[in-house]
Amino acid sequence: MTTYPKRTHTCGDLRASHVGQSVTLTGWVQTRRDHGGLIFIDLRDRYGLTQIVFRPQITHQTFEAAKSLRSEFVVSVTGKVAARPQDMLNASLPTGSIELEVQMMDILTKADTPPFAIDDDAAINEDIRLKYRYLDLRRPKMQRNLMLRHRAAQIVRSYYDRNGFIEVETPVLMKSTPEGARDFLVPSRFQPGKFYALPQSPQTYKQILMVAGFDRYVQIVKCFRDEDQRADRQLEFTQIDVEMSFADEDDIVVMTEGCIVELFHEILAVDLKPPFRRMTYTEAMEQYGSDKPDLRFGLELAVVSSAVRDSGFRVFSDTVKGGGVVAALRIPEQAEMTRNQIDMLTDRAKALGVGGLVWARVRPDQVECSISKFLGPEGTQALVKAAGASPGDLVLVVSGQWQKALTILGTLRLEIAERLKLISDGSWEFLWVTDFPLLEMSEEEKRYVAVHHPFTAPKPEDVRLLETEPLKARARAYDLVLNGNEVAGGSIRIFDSTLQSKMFSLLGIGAEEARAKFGFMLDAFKYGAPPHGGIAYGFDRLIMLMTGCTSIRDVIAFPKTSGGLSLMDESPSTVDEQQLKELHVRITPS
RNA sequence: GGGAUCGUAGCUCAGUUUGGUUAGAGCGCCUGCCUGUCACGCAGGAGGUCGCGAGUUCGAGUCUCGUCGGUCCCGCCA
Repeated sequence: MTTYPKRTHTCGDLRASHVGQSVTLTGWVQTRRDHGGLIFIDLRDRYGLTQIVFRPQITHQTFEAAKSLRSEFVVSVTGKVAARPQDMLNASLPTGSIELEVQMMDILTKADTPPFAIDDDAAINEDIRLKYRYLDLRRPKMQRNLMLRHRAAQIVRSYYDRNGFIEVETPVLMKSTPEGARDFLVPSRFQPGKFYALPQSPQTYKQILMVAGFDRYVQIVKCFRDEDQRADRQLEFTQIDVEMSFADEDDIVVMTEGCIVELFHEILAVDLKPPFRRMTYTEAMEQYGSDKPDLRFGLELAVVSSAVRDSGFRVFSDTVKGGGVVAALRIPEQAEMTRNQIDMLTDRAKALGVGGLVWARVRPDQVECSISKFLGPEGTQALVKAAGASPGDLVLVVSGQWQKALTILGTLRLEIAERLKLISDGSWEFLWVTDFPLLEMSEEEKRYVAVHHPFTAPKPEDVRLLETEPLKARARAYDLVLNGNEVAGGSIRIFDSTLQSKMFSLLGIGAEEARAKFGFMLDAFKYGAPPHGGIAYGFDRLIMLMTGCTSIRDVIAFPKTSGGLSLMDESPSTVDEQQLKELHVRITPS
C-alpha cells in the first residue's frame, strides 16, 4: 500500500481552469530557486513541468523540509492550484499561468547530484550519456523520441491489422545460415559443439509462414548482425517485417506507401502524396552516384563517356574503351571556387579511391579546364556540353570502373551539397529504387553473391541470363529511400524449389550444403508454395528521421557504442568457468 | 582490418603548436544571505591519477611508443 498521497494530476495537466482545486503532484525536482523566505521548485514528470511554491506562512514544517530539496529528488506534493500574479506568468510553459501552493510534501527519495543536468540544452558526451542512460532518458528530447517511437509502432500494428495482416512471433534461437552478415552464435547446452544463431532477419520463417498459408504476415522484430556499427547501424536493431502471398512488386509497394503515409500523417501531420517516385538502380547510380539518392537537392551527375571516348586524354579514352565510365558533376554558380578548394576536393576524391579529379570552370567567354591541353578547345567544349554546364558552373569529372567512379562522385555530391547548404530541412523525399542486379562478384571470395539475399527472384525476362551472363540479371527487388537513407527493402521471392536450387548453385552453394543449410525450405517449397514477396523496414532508422535525429542511438532506449559495448551494464562481460563448461565452450588465447 | 578525431574539475571546454613558477574558465556543487523567481540574485568556499602504462628529458597536460574508451568514415552490413 502507498504511504504517500498519490497524484491526482500530472505535471503537464494543470491550467488556469484548475485554480482553487486541491491537487497532488508527484515527480522529480528539476530546479530549485530558494529566495530565503520563499522557495520555488520546478517539478518534472514525463508530461511536463509545474512550478511549486513553498511559503513559510502556509506550513512552517513543509517550508523547512523544502530547504533540503535538491535536483532529482522524488517528491509528492499536495496543495492548492493558484493563479500566478499577472506579471509573473511564464508563457514558455503550458502550465505557466498557474502554480501549486504546497501544504504538504513527502520526499519519496533523495538523490545524489546527477553527473549532468537533465536538460535538452546540455551537450553531454555520448559515453557519459550511455553510462547514466537512466538519467539521459529523463531528458525531454529522449522522452519525446521514445514516445514517438511507441506511437509509430502502434500505428504500424493497427495499419497492418486493418489490412488483414497477422503478427506472428518467430524464433530468436535459429539455425545459422551462410550468406549475409556475420551471425551471433549461442552455444547449445544439450548438443555439445552445436550452436544456434540469432536471426539477421526472420526471412526464412516468414517465407515458411507463406507456405503455411498465413498469406499476410507482419512482425515488429529484433534482428541481430555481428558487423561493424555506424551512426545508423546497431548490432541489434528493429525491423518492421512484412510478407504477402499472391503479391507482386506493386502490391508490396502500395501497401508500404499506405503505411508510410499514415505514419507521417498521424505523427508529423505531413501529408505525403503517393505514389512515390521510382527510379531504377542504374538511373540512381548514373544520376546521383548512389543506390539511395538524396533527392532534397539537385546536383545531378552526367555520364560523359561518349564525349571523351575519342579524346586526346588517354585516362578517359582508355577507361571508356575498357568498359569503365567517365562521369561529371555540375556544380552551378561555383566556377570561381578557389584553386585551393578544388585541390581539397581532389584530395578527397583520391582518398575515396579514384586516380584524380578533372575540373573545368565554365566562364562566359571561355572554359578553363585542367586537361584542356589534352582535349583541345573542341574536346573541352564537348565535355562541358555533355556535362550540361552553363557559364558560371564548375564541373568535376572522374573516371573509373562504373560503380566505383559513380559512387565516389556521389559521395562528393553529398559533401558539396552539405558544404553549400543546399539540403533543405523539413522536406521528405521518398523514392523507390528498383531493378537492382541480382548478383555481384565478390572479389574477396571470388564467387557470385546475392545483392539482396539468395531468395530474391530474378526478373522473369532475365532468368535465361542466369545461364549466360548472371551479372546482367536483374532482381525483383526494391528499396524505399528517404532523404538519402535506405528505410526499407524487399523483394519478390523465389517460390519454385528448382529455381531456388539453381540460385544456390550460382552462389557456389553446393547441393549438399544447400540441403544442410536450407533443406527445410526446399522441402517446404515442394508442398505448394504460393508466389510471395515482402519487405522489411529499418524501424530505428525511420524513427531517427522522423524525430530529426542523426543517430539511431537517440531513438533506442539502451543502445551499444560503436565498439559494441553497453556502457551502463558493462556488457559483454566474462562468465563463470562453470557456465562455459556446461556449454562445452573453451576460451582460447587470441 | 584501415583512416580521421577526441579523452584536462561532477559537466562542457581552454591550455598541447614552441616542454619550464602554484593547470584555468563557465555551469554545477557546498556554506551564508535573500518573499516573486522561472538561466533567480549576492558573498564566500571546496573540487584535478591532465584516460591508463612505458619512454625521452634536469623537467612532460604538452614530445615518442603502446594501450583502453567515445565519435565519424572506408571495408563489412544477404
